Amino acid sequence: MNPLSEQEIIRREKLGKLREMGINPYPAALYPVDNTSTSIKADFKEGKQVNVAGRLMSRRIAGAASFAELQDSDGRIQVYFNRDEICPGDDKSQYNDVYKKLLDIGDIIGIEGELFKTQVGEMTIMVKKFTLLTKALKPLPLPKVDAEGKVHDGFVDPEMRYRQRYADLVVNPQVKEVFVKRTKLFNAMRNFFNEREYFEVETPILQPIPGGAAARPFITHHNSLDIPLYMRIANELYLKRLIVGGFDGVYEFSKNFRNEGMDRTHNPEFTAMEIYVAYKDYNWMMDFTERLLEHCAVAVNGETNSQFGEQTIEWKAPYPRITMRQSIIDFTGFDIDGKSEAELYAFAKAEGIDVDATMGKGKLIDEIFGEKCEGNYIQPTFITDYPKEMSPLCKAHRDNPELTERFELMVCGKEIANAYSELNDPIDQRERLKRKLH
RNA sequence: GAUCUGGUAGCUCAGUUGGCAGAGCAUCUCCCUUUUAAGGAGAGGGUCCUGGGUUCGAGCCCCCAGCCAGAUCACCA
Repeated sequence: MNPLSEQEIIRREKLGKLREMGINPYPAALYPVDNTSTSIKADFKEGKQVNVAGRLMSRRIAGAASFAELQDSDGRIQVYFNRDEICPGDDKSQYNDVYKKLLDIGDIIGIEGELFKTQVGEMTIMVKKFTLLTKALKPLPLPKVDAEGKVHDGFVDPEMRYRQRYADLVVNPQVKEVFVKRTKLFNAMRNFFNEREYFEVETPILQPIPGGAAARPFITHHNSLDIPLYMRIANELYLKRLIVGGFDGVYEFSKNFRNEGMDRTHNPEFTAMEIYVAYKDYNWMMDFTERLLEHCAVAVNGETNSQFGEQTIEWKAPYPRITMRQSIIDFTGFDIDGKSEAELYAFAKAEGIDVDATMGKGKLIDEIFGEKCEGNYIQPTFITDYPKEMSPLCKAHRDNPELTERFELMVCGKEIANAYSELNDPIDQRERLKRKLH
């Protein structure tokens, strides 16, 4: 264990002094919270009695009076500690010793008090009584926001922020918003599916053969069976089996595990949502997808658009549908229709795309699209009708056997969804997978 | 996995030609009864990522080794 810093030693000494005074720094009893920072501001009444709890985030002590900020799960509220209010009798130790000397920024306290507005009009709680609920033993990073809204001493080191997510959440309020929106998004998707009577399921995470995608798996071991098991890379095959078994629509939020390189947009464990519906095709799925996303945008943001970096994305359905062939014509002038592998290779080379002789037609087209087209689609756009070689689990196109009934949805130059008219001809399926192995 | 960039106080960062390790905030002591990046006076706090090399002397130098992170690329989604 690392030696304690000066500040950690001081906080432990304070812990001892609190106990000597008969104050339990980690009391077991519930604290009767009846308001939050937000509820107080929404329904402010001078003189109203409130009980709140939260983390002490800043203090401005001026002798016998002091302002502090309390942060709860909703936000922050200013609190006012006044010696004579807290200690009406002769014993001033609750203010002079406990509050001023033994509390620290980061401690969690409960406050019983009365609402008032300060001379500059800020909504504030006049503290009548406070209770230490949890003593913090480590100093908290302490960003401060000035009058112009500029953050000073921000907690910005990415390593520290990711490894100590709890500290990041305490100190950088916008991080909490990401968590909240993610859950709202998941709830919105569930509601949309459940209203249509699609059925949420859970399928195996430990699989004897990892399938449904092309990625290296994590491997683990089952002791009593003495067999290797793999963490799933996709849930696709199990969902299809449920359709085979007689469910008309099934979906799952699947945590998948892929043993590949990682960066800010690729986590070794990530969540995908997959839904399978019987008797439909990929045209139906495009209609369904754009309605789903519009529904989710409204549920999460209250409007059909959302902000991603500099871009404003409009989620209102419908979205343009462009075939892969047309997309490549649009951005390069080159028509891939009927071209041989050699012609595709020559074109890619001439465009400066990094291709090699091992790539088949499908891979070459994928490279051309990825390099020249994909990044241009900022607003939601369906790209349809992928070459057969790229899509071994997808039905051949009803009008052109060289293509498949597949689409991907592009947003902000990235793929966010992928769907097929699922291949259900078992003999064709076997032939295609066999060909892919060679 | 490759390349580039970085790692100095609890947090954010500066650090000159290689010559006693710095600032703001935080912490500690004192003053201050409506403040708000509160203010005033004083004090303490360091494995300069780790290990090696060069040098009288290294935070600084090394086509040096390692650890960690970020960005870009590869793989993947």
